Amino acid sequence: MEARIEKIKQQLQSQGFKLTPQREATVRVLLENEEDHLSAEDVFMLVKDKAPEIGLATVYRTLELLSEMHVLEKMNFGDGVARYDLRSDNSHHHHHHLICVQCGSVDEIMDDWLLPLEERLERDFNFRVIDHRLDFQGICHRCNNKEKKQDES
Amino acid sequence: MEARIEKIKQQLQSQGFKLTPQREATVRVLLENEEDHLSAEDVFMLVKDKAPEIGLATVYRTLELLSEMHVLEKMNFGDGVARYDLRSDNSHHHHHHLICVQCGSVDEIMDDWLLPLEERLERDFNFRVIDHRLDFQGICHRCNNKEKKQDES
DNA sequence: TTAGGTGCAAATCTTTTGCAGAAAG
DNA sequence: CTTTCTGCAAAAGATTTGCACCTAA
Repeated sequence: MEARIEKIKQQLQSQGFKLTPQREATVRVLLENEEDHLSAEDVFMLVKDKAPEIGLATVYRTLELLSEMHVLEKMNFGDGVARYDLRSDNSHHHHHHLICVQCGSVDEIMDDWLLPLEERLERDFNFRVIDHRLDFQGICHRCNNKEKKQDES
Repeated sequence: MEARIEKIKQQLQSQGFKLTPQREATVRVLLENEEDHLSAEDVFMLVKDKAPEIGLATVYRTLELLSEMHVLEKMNFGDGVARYDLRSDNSHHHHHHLICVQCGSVDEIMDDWLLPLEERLERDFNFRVIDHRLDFQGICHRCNNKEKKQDES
């Protein structure tokens, strides 16, 4: 945790930015909720516990800055709000999303499934791939199990 | 073209909705611009040529209705506006996007690449897949060629 | 006649921006 | 001191909603 914050601090400083208390509190919230896909509003509410005086605009500015630095990934699941995800250090391990249309949960799976496809895109379409995003919509294992139980009763 | 409109009309009527002149004009615009990924505002401007009295709210309502009926797909490329895409009749031929980070173009490719992955998700993760979305960010063939020419000169 | 539709304007919601003051190097 | 950063409030932009009127089975 501390090591990752230190690393982000250095990334910021190397570009002339500061790791202010507000930014540090924001980063801590993101680290503590790495599994989730928080919206700016979510982050704001959680950061307020650590730094009650923080403003929503500062959270937006911090998230934007970290996105530009590729510390975060800004994404959109179609529910009208942007969500943010810490990028793992190994930038070639993309994560894909399993979005449950029933309970709204978002699980992540790691995989390199797409590498063969990317090679094919470069070869057949002359498209130089920089990044990709793969989301599946469906019913998650929790909701599947819930349904099964109801069927039995 | 007329056949596809007729089909959509029947889909609407089977659920108690009507294909009003405004809705028909909207659908025609979508059919005529099937290659593009129009925003609601884009559609509104184009529909105005055919039906100048139409209101923006009606366009939004029509796009929402057609999305719910799975005639359209509502999507988000991260530029702050929702974009809409006609779904091909064969619902198992998903299209994927090649988004150029340089010129902003969005090309589509059709493929069933992901079917094996979907089977694996059902088996290994107990996740029942309903739909998926696959987008690649990178440099498109046009920009690649442009760069090549500049290198030569 | 009744449910579905429409245009307009107002409301809502997320995100961005202008600004004056605060903090850090 | 000079640049970066902050909180606040206002603004901007996209989308939704309330409402009175309209229109077709």
